[in-house]
Amino acid sequence: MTKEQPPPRPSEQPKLRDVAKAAGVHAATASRALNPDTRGLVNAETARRVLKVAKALGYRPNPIARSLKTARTRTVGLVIPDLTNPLFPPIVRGIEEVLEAAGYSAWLTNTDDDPRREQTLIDSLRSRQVEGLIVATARLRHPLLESLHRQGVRMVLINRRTQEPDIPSVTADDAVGTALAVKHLAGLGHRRIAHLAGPRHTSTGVIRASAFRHAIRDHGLADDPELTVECAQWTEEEGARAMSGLLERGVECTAVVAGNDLIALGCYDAFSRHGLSCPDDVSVVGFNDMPFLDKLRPPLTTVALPHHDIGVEAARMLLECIEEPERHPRSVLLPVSLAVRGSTASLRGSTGAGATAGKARRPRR
Amino acid sequence: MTKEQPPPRPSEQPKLRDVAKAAGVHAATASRALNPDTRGLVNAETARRVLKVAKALGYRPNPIARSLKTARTRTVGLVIPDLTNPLFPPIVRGIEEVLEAAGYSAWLTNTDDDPRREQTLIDSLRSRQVEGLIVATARLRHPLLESLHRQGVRMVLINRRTQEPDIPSVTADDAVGTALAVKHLAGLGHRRIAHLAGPRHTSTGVIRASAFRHAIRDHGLADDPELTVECAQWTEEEGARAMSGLLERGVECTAVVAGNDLIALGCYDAFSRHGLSCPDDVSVVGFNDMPFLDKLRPPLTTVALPHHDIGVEAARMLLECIEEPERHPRSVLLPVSLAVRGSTASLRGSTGAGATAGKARRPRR
DNA sequence: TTGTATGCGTTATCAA
DNA sequence: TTGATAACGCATACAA
Repeated sequence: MTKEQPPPRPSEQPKLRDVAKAAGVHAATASRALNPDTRGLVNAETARRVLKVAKALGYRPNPIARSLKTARTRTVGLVIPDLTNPLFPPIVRGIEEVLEAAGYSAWLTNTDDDPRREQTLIDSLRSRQVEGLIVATARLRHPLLESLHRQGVRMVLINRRTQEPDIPSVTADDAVGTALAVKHLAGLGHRRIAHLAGPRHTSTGVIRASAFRHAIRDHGLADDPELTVECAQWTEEEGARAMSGLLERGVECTAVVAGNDLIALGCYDAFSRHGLSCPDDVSVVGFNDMPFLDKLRPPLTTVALPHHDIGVEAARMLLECIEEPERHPRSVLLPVSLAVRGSTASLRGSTGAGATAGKARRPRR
Repeated sequence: MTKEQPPPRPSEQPKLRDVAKAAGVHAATASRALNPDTRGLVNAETARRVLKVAKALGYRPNPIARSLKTARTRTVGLVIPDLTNPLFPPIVRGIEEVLEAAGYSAWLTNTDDDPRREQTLIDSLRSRQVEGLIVATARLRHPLLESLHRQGVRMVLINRRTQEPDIPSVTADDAVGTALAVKHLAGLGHRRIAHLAGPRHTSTGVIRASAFRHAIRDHGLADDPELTVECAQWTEEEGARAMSGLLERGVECTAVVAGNDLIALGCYDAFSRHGLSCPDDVSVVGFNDMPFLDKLRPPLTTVALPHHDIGVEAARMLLECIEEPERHPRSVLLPVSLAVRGSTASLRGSTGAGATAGKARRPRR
């Protein structure tokens, strides 16, 4: 009486019984022969025969049946905000590379950073019996994750560290990255460096902003609160808004450390609107090293994150949590590097962008 | 005796029997009550009670067990070359959007366009009992897909049309896109337009090249075989190589239709190497409208494909194939548009890039 | 070393 | 309208 009855394709696939019958043994024996872990229990000759028959018939064990029996799915859930954010594809590939080699597969879900979708999607993943979760969430506070963790759900966080230290995480070393950016600019002679910070409710936003203050002090540069502006979102629009605000308030600065590459792109927009030239008037450093940044004019200097490795490490760590649950959870910080390109240049006696905004040296057409 | 024995988390999840027991009915009744399709078979009052209990207990049906029984997984396989190609994320999101709404999920696999991986991964997907495949392969000849199709594997092709017309496919209208590009350039006064074609073993490569010839003739432009060059790959390097070759052979042209955006980026490189300026000396049109192309200098004029819609249509079509197998397979061509930006400009009496190569008007520093 | 029996959680068939 | 029962394909405790 079910409405839709799409003819469940006759699963012409041979099943264990077919292999067993063809090999002249019982299904249980075939099962043991086929499974590397139990192959030792079976006569070597018999095992060889079973294996040969299985290959000849093109037998592939049905993972559904196997999962039902073993209560293991060899499946994990990937929870990311948005696959079209170029940050994530390389991470996902790194993850899948490791999972595939280990015989695992992943369900991929996009939350759009919407807490309700997160809840729903994670529920759905759990009901699909995933053995673990890799979660990329920007938000700093995250009751859902904490609750899941307390329930014993195995998970690894990427791209965000949590306040409770006992959820394993894999992140790029944002602090070092920020320090690298500031050091680079300081080395070029910049003394008044601005920071367009990411949202303060995000882990990376907070960490980078804090690292920025530290680096500024370490280098003895201008430690002016006005030089740090928070962007409400990690977007080009917000970057442009923040940068324009800085310029319009007349805050002097000759260089900017942007919270991420999109914010840096927003700076480009603001400069062009205010008739400033990068890097002649202002230098900019981005964060993330998105693809094609080297094609911009000027090519963007940015902190390069090991995206692929983040995925690799996260997957390895999750597999470890799954297969050796007694091991201590740990958090890994991956090294970053600075991709120096055309958006940063040495200071040439300029009085700074703030002072020159509006009366630019090189007005655009 | 199995080696690894990761404590199969005690599945604290309530199961159907728990719900049934708590509702004071038999499991079969609970099952019928819970399933919208069979709910009519059960007393309305009983059904309500079961539903309430299920919600109270937080019951989630186990899709593994259900799949084993019903031989339906509500699962499809996505086979794409490489997720880090910015073409694919929006397509994937479009697909997942539709699948999610229909209660399906997708396994995502990256083939790196390696036939052996394709074979392996598709095998793996099939053994996971996917009900259909969405396949993005560039290659024109594809025995594997043809064989799968003959075996009755439900699938939809994207990004490539097959020679046998009976495999359903969803593609952007490459021919119209190419024509749009040529028309745009012709309208700007260009008469000698080159085409840096994609590899001839790819569907899009061939279709775009052929559409290019047609468009050239339709507009009565220079129909010179020298003006078409094949790139061995869809890469920036190949694009640069092809464009440089054209310039070094002294082939006159004032505009280029690139096979895709990466090839167009290669043109930028070649121009800069040869001291040419785009669009002053040569105009370029790309294909695909990758992200951030508008940030290039000059911003790239390109044929914009409805990536998200391609995914949406492909998923819809696959679901149709699965749920109404008797329906005729069809192929859909999605409309494209031209994103006009800064890399194309009207011809200004130039004698063309070929003639000026090497003695550029605006040498770079 | 192999076979027998059982059960994983669900749905479908049959009988009541 | 509901309950009993079997079965999906496999793995495993137990017996032989």
